[in-house]
Amino acid sequence: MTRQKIPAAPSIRRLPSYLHLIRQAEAEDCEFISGTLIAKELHLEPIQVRKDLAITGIVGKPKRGYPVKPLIAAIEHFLDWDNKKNAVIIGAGNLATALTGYQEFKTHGLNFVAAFDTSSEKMGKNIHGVSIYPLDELTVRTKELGATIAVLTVPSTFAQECADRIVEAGIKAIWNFTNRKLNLPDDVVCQREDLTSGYAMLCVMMGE
Amino acid sequence: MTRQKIPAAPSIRRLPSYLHLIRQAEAEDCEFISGTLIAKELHLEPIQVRKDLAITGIVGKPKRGYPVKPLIAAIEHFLDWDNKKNAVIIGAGNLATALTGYQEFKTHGLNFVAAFDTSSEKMGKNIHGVSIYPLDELTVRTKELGATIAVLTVPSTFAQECADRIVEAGIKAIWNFTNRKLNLPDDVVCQREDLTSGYAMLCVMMGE
DNA sequence: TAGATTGTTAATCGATTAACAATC
DNA sequence: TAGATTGTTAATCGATTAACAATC
Repeated sequence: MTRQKIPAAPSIRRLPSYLHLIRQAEAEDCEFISGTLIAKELHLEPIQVRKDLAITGIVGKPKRGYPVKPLIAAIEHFLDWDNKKNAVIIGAGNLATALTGYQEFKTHGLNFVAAFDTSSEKMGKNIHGVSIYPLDELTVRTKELGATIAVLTVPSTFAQECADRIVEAGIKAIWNFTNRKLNLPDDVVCQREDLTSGYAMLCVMMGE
Repeated sequence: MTRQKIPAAPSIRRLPSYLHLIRQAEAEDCEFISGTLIAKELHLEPIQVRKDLAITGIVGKPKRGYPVKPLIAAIEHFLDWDNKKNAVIIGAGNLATALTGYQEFKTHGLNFVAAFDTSSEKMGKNIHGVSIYPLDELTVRTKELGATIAVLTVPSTFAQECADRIVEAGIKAIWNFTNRKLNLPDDVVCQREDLTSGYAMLCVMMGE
């Protein structure tokens, strides 16, 4: 059984921000970058940055900081972003169009190979070059294209139904943009991006 | 100074899921709903649900559970979802279209009153009925329409620049969908939805 | 060398979970 | 009444922060 509780989850969530900053340093031909600097830029504590970077296995140099190129490699390897992953996207609406259009995902190994929808008008069309197919073809196309990730962007009411089809197609990782908790087998991992959670946070912060 | 660290943040993030489930119970004319049931549905511990609901001030009845209608009211009031809030959306692209199309936000008090973009082709058009204006009109329109929230959906490279304009327009709450940390005055609150963080989590989970 | 920065070890803080009396 | 469920108080767990020796 794949455990859904990931150790050091908050650290993992911060790594992409570090990576972005470190890539900027690389573009400016810096050979080293210090945790102190990263912390200042992102308004974090230096000790937190050092602890977070430590999970990638990188070792820094006192007084200099971390070597930029090896640090980038270490973060990308830790996140498995140096490996290409094929993804299908279920629901070819505006959110799907936004996601397939993010070039950043591609540079981090995420490759959209097909989109699926039930609306007959969309068939034969594409979103940012990703062809749209009928949902019924999900299993066949998944095998054919070697997809290992499913991105779920359908209306919430169809979330579970689509999740079942995704599981049926043999996909073991779901990126769930609906606000529904999915019932899934233990060997399928799921990352939920719940926008209503974020909105709730914003509302509470506004009242402080 | 508004503190950005919110106590009980994880609890707040879970409340919307509870609310959704409790609304379903209401639709089925249940008078009470137990924390035990909510926990089972969402794969959480009952004690966690009880603790979370306690922050809303609701009091349950032993053996029965929580009274559904007062519980809904308590959660909505705690999240300030019983108050209408006007929002502008900066960047009228696919993500903006997706967000303005979510009916759920409207039922939670979020009312999009205007969209802003710099592309001249988009002027005079609308997304889900929300008119698109030139970014230069942000300050004027914000005052005119009484907007208190800005939703930022522009490409990352323009994030800080747009944030500065949002601050200039007098808006004190930003829902930031770019992957950039924004530099903001202390009295402006910001909720960041970092999709690359979520993707990082999914990647690490896949490797377990 | 002097001093900034690292990595380690310990302390603190906050969130989750456990135990259990109260109660409808 | 008996038993399921609540709310409180305490224990555990994990993440953040602090202190500081090591070092380039």
